[in-house]
Amino acid sequence: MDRRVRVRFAPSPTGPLHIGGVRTALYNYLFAKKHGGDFLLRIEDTDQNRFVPGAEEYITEALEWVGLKFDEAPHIGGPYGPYRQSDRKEIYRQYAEQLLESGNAYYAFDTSEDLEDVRKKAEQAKMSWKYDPITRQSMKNSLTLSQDEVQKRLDNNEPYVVRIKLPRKDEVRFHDEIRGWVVVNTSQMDDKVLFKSDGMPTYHLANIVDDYLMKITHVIRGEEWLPSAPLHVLLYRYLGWEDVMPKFAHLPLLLKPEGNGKLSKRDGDRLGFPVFPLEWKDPKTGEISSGYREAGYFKDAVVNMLALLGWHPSDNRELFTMDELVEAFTIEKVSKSGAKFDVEKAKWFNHHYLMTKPNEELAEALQPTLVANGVAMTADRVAIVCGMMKEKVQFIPELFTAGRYFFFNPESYDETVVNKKWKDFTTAILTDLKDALNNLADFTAEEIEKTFHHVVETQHGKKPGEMMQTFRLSISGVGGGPPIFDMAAFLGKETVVKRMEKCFEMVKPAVS
RNA sequence: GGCCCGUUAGUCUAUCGGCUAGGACGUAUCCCUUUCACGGAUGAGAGACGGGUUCGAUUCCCGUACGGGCUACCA
Repeated sequence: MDRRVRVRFAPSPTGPLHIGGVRTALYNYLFAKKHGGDFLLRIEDTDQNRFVPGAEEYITEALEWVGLKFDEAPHIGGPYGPYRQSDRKEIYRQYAEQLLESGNAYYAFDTSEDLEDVRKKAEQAKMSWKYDPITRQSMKNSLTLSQDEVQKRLDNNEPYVVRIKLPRKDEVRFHDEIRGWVVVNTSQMDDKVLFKSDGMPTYHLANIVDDYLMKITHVIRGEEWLPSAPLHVLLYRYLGWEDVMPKFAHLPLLLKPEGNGKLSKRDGDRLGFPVFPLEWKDPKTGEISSGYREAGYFKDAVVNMLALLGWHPSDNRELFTMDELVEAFTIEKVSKSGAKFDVEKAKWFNHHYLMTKPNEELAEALQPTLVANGVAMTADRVAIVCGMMKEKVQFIPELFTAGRYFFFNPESYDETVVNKKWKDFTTAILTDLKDALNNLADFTAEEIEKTFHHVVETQHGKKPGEMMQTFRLSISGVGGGPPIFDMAAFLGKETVVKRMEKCFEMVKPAVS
């Protein structure tokens, strides 16, 4: 029986999605599209305590930004909705009851204080404690209490949870598409809560019910879910859905570049690079965490970089558009081990994509930076600047910071260049050059170059190399940049002459 | 602690028993460029360790070490 491929990305709206979550979503998307299937978003907000306002909007905006389009989602709708678990509250109870009736689950009346107590006692005895086939015999639940007692408590609306009733010793095995067969014995597991006293299901129940109802065929999620996968397999079995149980693929985690541990939301900006796709302002603290988008990353660079962090095609290709990724992606080629995030590689990708962008597009993207810095320049002129600068920078805003001299007169002059190149004869020659340039009818790169050679070589008998950098310095204030004659032509005669005069005032020749 | 997963250069990775271990980022040197970059060339740099299996192990098995995850009425 071949089913249409359907995958879901199921985040919990407890804050901004971090970049590892974006990768999980990306792999789901690639897999779905590769197989002509559906990609859905399901918001898992069963924990009302952890709800963060704005988080869901952030998630959809972030995924839209990187170019992942959902076929079904809370904000889009679809035939299997609603897609927000809090809106599906009524659905879950009947499945908890089904499990209760079939004897695969039971009521438990232990309060959180009760549980805390037994855990503390166990801890003092240096033992670990879990709610399992042995310990449940001494707890307050429908397995130990009389039927009347249970009914009485239920009738009195006493708070209760529903827990799965695990077999004492049973091997649960399932095939992971990335890791192969995984075997866990139920003796290592515990009777997880499926239905909470607040009337909401836990992740485990909601997840299985929704995946079943939404006809999910492949569960592609982070490795942190691997330990609870056996529980999920058991739930499919107890609910009688084993024949349509999705295939599992547990993705390796994204690790911090330094130190230990997986990349987490709390890493914020400490690491020196964004961990979030979009800038996020914490609604409680007002704290702002930077995002890839705001930091000047291109979405295609982010996608390309993310795709290669834990996945690799069999050939050595590294540059992929989204469509090419869809074409090339296979779950089998996802690696098993965690990947440390590498900022340098991320920058390289960005640089690569920046260089390949059309100048006009760069100019448009640079506009906000220019406005923020009080620069008013026509779009076509900005595009020319971008063309001259793009191979030298990695991020859009750097087109401005590294090419500041295109927009403002220099206020200082690179001292190392001055000390090294500014000789006693320099001012005199550059003054002659300035005057000659001032007399130019056509202020084009070619004419400027011709004039330069005439003044420097013919009139003063110097080598071009002796004057080139000081000429550049007198116009831009720095020692590097685009071809100087093009730059001068772009700036125009008036600006060039003024800037040179200003330079002569400011720069004192090094004592030789 | 217990359970699960993993382990090729600083980082991401290729290799489905034959390897002089390939590529990319980064790094070093050189070329191009009268600058900076881009581009090109070259170099340094890896199979955690110990046992097996095999004619032959990076590749298969076991153990150890190390790393990671999970161990909530959170997802």
